[in-house]
Amino acid sequence: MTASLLEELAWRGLLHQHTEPLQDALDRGPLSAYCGFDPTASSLHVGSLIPVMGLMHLQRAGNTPFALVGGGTGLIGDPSGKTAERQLNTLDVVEENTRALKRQLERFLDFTGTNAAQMRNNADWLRPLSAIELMRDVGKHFTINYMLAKESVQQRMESGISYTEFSYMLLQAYDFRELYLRDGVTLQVGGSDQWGNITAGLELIRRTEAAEAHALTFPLVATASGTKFGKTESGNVWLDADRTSPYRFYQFWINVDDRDAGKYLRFFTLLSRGEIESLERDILKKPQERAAQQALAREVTTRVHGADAARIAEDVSRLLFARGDPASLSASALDALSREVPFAEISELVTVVDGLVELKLAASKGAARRLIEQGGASINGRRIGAVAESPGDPLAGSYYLLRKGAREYGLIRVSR
RNA sequence: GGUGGGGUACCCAAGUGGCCAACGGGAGCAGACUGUAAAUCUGCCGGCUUACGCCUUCGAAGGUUCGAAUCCUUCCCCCACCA
Repeated sequence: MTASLLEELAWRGLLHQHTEPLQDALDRGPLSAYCGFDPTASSLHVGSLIPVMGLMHLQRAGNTPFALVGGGTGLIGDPSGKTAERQLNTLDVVEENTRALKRQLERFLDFTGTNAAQMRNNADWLRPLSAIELMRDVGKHFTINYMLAKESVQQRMESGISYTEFSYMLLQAYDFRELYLRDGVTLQVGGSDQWGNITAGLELIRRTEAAEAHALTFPLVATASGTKFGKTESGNVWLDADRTSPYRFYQFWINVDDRDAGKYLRFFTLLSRGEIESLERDILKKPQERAAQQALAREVTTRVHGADAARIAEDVSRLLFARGDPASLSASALDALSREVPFAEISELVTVVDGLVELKLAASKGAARRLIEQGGASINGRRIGAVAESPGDPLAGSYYLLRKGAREYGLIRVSR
């Protein structure tokens, strides 16, 4: 099974680059591999799912996955893929984010069995590390020439890079060696922008331990339309249910471009090659059914939020987009809806504009007014033709279902 | 430390005393068309206001002026070259 790992990653399109001897190493038997996640936010986002899936594939192939949260490196800031220097986070923020990321990562891996997944936090060894130690023990093995040649540094030569971020690669190299020494980790995986940092680790392990370690990177996720993957009108798509509700999360995947659906099924689900190719044929033959998007949304939402949440998200989506008469929605269905779409409870709904703003479907009263003037707002299934039009009668005695454009819903409950 | 260049709305980028809430492009939102696609066309795109209009904005703070994004002073930050 181990021998097929690279093949599996390859047909899924998850293989961007890897060191040559990696195949031989995998042929010799299972190994331990790690991927780092820096706590720059309190939640992972959909883009982080790529390395997460990578770790899952590694584990399924019999290897031992290590998820490393960067409680230490998160205090420094990785310049990779960044065009500008970043603001340092405070210690408190980094620690809080570290805890949150750890909780999320734990959901994806199997912590039982002979190749049980492991969690590590590099704060454990980086924070006690002294500057003198770092310079003598690590810095001596890297020439400035080598460091300057790194893509991440090159990209910043024009705009500037602080010594702090410049040094980041040394810490990541130190991490790799530390995990090699502590846990026998010999492979580091990450996004393609991590190649430079990973190979710095290989270099350090080779020089100080005379050992061979390996690198593997995943591609950057692109969208067919050229926009940034993982962004919607309402911002980033997070894995944290408090930041992006399971319903919105499901909707993000349901709305994936036809041209991207097959690619994403390969990236983000564990469906077999046969199943995915069959879904791809469906897109060509009967695109309007969007079977691929549905499978994608169901699979990913289930993995991230659990089967129950995914089911509810699916049901709610069907309810809203079947375009039936909202008046037929039962009080209990509306109650369920209130937990999935933007929801507000107010004493009285005087104008539609207020409702749109209250639900944050519009950024301001002016925006809400423009939306209505352009015919982009409806309430309880009825399009609002004029700003002054009254909200009308509530559903089930107290609910108003507002819709912005074709697919943004919000629910208001009036309590009088 | 010196010299030169620069900081404009989400991003890029015009504007160098009134015609500027600020050209243009991108992104974003909406409408038409559709499949809760894509592409295309159209409209919108600082806040408040039905509207007239009012308020806040052009790195920060002061000043000149009837009037400043545009002129002056001080300060902060970035870039290039020199030291």
